[in-house]
Amino acid sequence: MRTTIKDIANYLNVSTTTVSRALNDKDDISDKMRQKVLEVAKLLDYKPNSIAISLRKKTSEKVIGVVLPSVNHYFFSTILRGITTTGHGDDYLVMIGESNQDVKREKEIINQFDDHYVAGIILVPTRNKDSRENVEMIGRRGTPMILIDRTFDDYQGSYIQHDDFKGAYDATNHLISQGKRKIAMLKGGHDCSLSQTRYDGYKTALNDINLKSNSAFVISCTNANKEEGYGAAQKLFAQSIKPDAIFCITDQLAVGVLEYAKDHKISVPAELSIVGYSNSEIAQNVTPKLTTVGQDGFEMGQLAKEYLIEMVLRPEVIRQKVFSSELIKRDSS
Amino acid sequence: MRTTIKDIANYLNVSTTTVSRALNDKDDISDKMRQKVLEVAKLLDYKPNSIAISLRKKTSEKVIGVVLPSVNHYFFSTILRGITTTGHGDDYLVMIGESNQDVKREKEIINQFDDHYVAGIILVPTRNKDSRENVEMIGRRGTPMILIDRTFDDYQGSYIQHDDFKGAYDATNHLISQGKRKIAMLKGGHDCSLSQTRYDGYKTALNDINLKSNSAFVISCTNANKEEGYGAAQKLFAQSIKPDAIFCITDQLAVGVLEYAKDHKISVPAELSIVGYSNSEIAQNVTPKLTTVGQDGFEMGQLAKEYLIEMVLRPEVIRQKVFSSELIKRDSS
DNA sequence: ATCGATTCCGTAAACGATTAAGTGAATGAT
DNA sequence: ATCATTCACTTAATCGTTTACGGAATCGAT
Repeated sequence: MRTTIKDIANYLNVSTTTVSRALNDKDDISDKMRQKVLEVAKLLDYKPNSIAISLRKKTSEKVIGVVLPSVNHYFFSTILRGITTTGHGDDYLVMIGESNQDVKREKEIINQFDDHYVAGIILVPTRNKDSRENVEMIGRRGTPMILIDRTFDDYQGSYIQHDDFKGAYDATNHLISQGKRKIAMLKGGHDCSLSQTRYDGYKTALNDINLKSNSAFVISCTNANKEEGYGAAQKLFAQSIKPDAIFCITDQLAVGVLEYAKDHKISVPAELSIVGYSNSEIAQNVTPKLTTVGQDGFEMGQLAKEYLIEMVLRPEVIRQKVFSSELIKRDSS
Repeated sequence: MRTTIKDIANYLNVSTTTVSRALNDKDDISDKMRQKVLEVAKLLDYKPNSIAISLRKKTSEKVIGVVLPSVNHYFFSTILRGITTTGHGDDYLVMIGESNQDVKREKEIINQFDDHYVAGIILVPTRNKDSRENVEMIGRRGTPMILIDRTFDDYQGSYIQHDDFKGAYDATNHLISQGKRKIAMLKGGHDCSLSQTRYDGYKTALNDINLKSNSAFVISCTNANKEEGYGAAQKLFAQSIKPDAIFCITDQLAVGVLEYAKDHKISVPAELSIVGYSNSEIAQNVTPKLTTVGQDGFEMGQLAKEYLIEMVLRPEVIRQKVFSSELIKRDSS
């Protein structure tokens, strides 16, 4: 049996109230008694019962919930690592749920978190706009929450984001500076705001040198994986005007394009430059190494946790941060 | 305010006991009353309070704890995905902790899980043998637990493993069948039993054709990452007798070797064959694509959860399973 | 000496559920 | 008609804490 405050109280012949007060460093208790309690607590190896505390306080002070589209995805799992890494030995516990880009599943997870009184939630919303409703649901309940990676128009809450516009702009501009002019883009699904922002960055970079974006050069890839990248490259190269560069919204897409290029003896980057997004593990391991836009998931995760803890302690605070993008030039461009 | 059983009880003018019995499908209650309670529960949108139940029952029936060396690692995060993926809409919640291969951190996490009354623990122990003490600590507490990936000598509890001996044996044998005879191995640290097992497989394959393993051809790489792979290759090729094949205990090591080969114009697989381990995402994206030993993390994770749930329901069961290995032949050998 | 304020501690209720024990009414057996 | 059994429900304790409230003792001021 684990020691409870009752055991300590009995040992000292005092009430549990006194013990509780001593352990929680409250007033209304003498220093002498406080000392005695602390000694006995150590002696009996007392550990507070988190569940009982949660029930009484109606919040699991030291538990945060994290919901990710996938734990298997390099960028997301890096965020998770940022969150779970204990900075200075803090003792937060993290619950994890995978939405799989499914809004309904996302809602289920959030409700489960709620059941368990999580102190706060770190959420990477699905690509679907309806995730907004889930976000608002959390808001109504008053649970502190911080969004990572995606947000919504006019979103007033806390978030941590990456500068997608600048990332895409820099990437496109980089291709332009390499002398490329027929620059295609592989974007995401239509309801993905993040993809839209990157698309805007791409268009703006083209406009800045008076190049109109050619709609035949822009392909939507809903899953944004390697296979779609391969397929999109196929489509692009089936047209009469062929691109001399492709900016891809994910590294996976870029790897798919790269594979297509290899299969069809298109030399990279001479004939075709390729730029990906996220600086995944693969980006530096494919040949040629992929030029990509870096997103520091670890740092984003760490900061999200920091912010969230602030928000738990002081519910009125709102934190917003946009990480600047960083173009990592490698061999594919 | 959320509805509690008290609200339902008041609504119907009955005691909370009756409500509890109805909701939990117990005896000692009339069908008519059971129906009424269920209706009102639905009407008032009742959701049980998991925390209160945990406190009373002294176990968080629907929460499992997972501790991984790293959530960022492809194989481990695939296991995690297997665990979090809800098969038939089960409502288990998972708490996650990262040991970072640190036995002390592992212990902290386990203790935190314990604080929260987790119903069971899925553990991928650190490489360090001392993890055994943590495992035994959980055992003494009686918390159901299942080990994945690594176990210990004479371990009597539940585990899910991969057939490391066969994996290494097959990989080595494959290299032999390609005509290679100077086969080096990059293994892990000395206290890593998993590495030892793979080493045994390697040695046995060599012995079977009367080749003695050459100690100069076996290099220990404690972190087993890309950089160490590169360094180990450097060492091997600095020797007078150079290997014509290298079997690596991780894909990361293999990628490092591959990079060395590229930098030094050693043709793969003609001059040097390379085999990795784990079938990570990189394995199929490097050029040439990496031959590797497949480990189905997803399936292992799923099964671990299934087993664990069985164990939670019936504490006397012990489940042990060794997944057979699968050599995935690609272009690096 | 008397009164109010302060200090230090205890009593008991509460958080939301489960469950052992008890009770009154209906039922059945003889 | 009488007694035992079963049925259907309630009372109250419990899990391990926190906390509003109350009260005795001490202190200082007048």
